[in-house]
Amino acid sequence: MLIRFHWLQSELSNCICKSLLRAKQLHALLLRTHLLEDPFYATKLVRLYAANNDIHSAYQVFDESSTRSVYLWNSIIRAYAQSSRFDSAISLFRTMFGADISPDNYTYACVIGACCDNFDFGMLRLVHGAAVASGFGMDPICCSALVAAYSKLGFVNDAHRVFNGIAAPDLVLWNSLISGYVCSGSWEIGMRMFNWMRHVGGKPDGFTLAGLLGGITDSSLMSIGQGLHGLSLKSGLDSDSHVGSLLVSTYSRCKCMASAYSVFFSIFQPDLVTWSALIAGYSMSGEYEKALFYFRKLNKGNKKPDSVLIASALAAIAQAANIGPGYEIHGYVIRHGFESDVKVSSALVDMYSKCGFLHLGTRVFRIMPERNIVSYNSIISGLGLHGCASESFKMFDEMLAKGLMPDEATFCALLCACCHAGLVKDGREIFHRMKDEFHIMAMPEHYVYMVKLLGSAGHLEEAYKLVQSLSEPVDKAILGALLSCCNSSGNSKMAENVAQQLFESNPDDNAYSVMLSNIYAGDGRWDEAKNLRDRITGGQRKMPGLSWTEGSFC
DNA sequence: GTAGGGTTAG
Repeated sequence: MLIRFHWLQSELSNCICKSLLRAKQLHALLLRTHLLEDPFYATKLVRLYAANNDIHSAYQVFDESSTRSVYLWNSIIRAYAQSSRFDSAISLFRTMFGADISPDNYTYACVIGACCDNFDFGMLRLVHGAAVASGFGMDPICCSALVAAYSKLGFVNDAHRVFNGIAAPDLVLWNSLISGYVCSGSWEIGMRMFNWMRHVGGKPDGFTLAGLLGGITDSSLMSIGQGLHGLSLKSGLDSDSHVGSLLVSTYSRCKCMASAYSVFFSIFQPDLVTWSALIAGYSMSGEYEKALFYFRKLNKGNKKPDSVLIASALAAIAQAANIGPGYEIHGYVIRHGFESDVKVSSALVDMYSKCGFLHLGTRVFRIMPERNIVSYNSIISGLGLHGCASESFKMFDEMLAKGLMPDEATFCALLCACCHAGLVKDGREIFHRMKDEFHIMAMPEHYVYMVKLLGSAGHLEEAYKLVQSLSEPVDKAILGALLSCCNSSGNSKMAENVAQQLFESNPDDNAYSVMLSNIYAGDGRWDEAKNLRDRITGGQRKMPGLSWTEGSFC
């Protein structure tokens, strides 16, 4: 009999990989043997049903149990919370107060998490109060949930206050606080907390590193990312597959593809997300051939790409403007039933139009079963790229009529359409509507389109004024666009001003110093040209990109 | 004699 118990226990514990059918078989067996009267088995079964998304059966097991342990209560509350049935989770929690059993620290942790997932700050405060009243105000399990919940809802100061109440915080509490600061945008404070933790003798684990790596959003922070990578090697955390995967995506995000690849290569069996990070990284860095190479390589193995991966592979193809592999993937999409996926279909629309096959993109768009803002943005931008501005305006109106809210990308697409068709008046109007009617802040991309539109239609002064109205430092893409407009309309005085501005706002980028020095030389102002050159080269006469030597052009 | 809290990428 004892052997059978062991077998049952392990069967019930490996619930993630078991099917619903297996759950029902075990349920029947437990009923026959009267083992369900033991709350231990009832708890296991509730968890098994919950893992297989059968919340109804889970509740039935709970409901029919005569003796309910705190484990059983917690399991059913967690089952409701994790399937986003927050009201049911909370009302069960309330019922618990009337029952003959009291919530424990795990109950509170679970309900706190539910309040957070439901963005219910008011309820979070109430539950926090109840937890303190029940004596869990300094319990590490309850408090780590509080720290995470407060910071996720944007109240990182409250999170820190909870943390401060604990005399000897454990690693989980530190991790919650660090990632709390990082995900609310205070990356430096997160780093400070991390250093403090190490100072008081805390040893980071995979979660600590994951929290910090999430804050490395662009290549300017890459050296810190590399430091964290070094730390993971030193602490032996690189064998944690999550850490490896996060390093791949961090390096990919910063376009450090050689490093991304070397980490990827060291992972034993990379999962889909890791593959996808690598492929998207190559695609974003302009290495489209490699992106496709790894997409094909993934296909040859036993892993099957999902919708997100297909969409990012299609984005790589769109950038490469190479229709061949695009057809290949479209075939794959049809064979595997991904057509109904709105992400995939929108990526197909975008891919076809960027490869020059607008009619194919339009066809995909027309037969899409579901359309969202991304699909409309794809078709609006596709039409715009092919010079069909009026059709793209029509699509915009259709989108509004459907009640969809435009976003930044919609206006990029519309302004791009105006640029391609040279529609200055429409462009101005769209730019104003974006800000006034839809309350969307103009991003550098929008200004770039406006500058190109105005500059190429002979309204250089207006473009210049628009850029000068921006607060410093002005994004270099905007200034770059303005500079090329100045150059093509032969306005050398204005070009010099803009180059000067580019140089001043990017003092560390030698490309701008070289450019300005060339401009001075072209104007015959050799002293100024030389001064600037010597400042960057430290007296050396040669510098890549420099188009002059002492007193003459090369 | 048994079990649960924090994190996670494209």
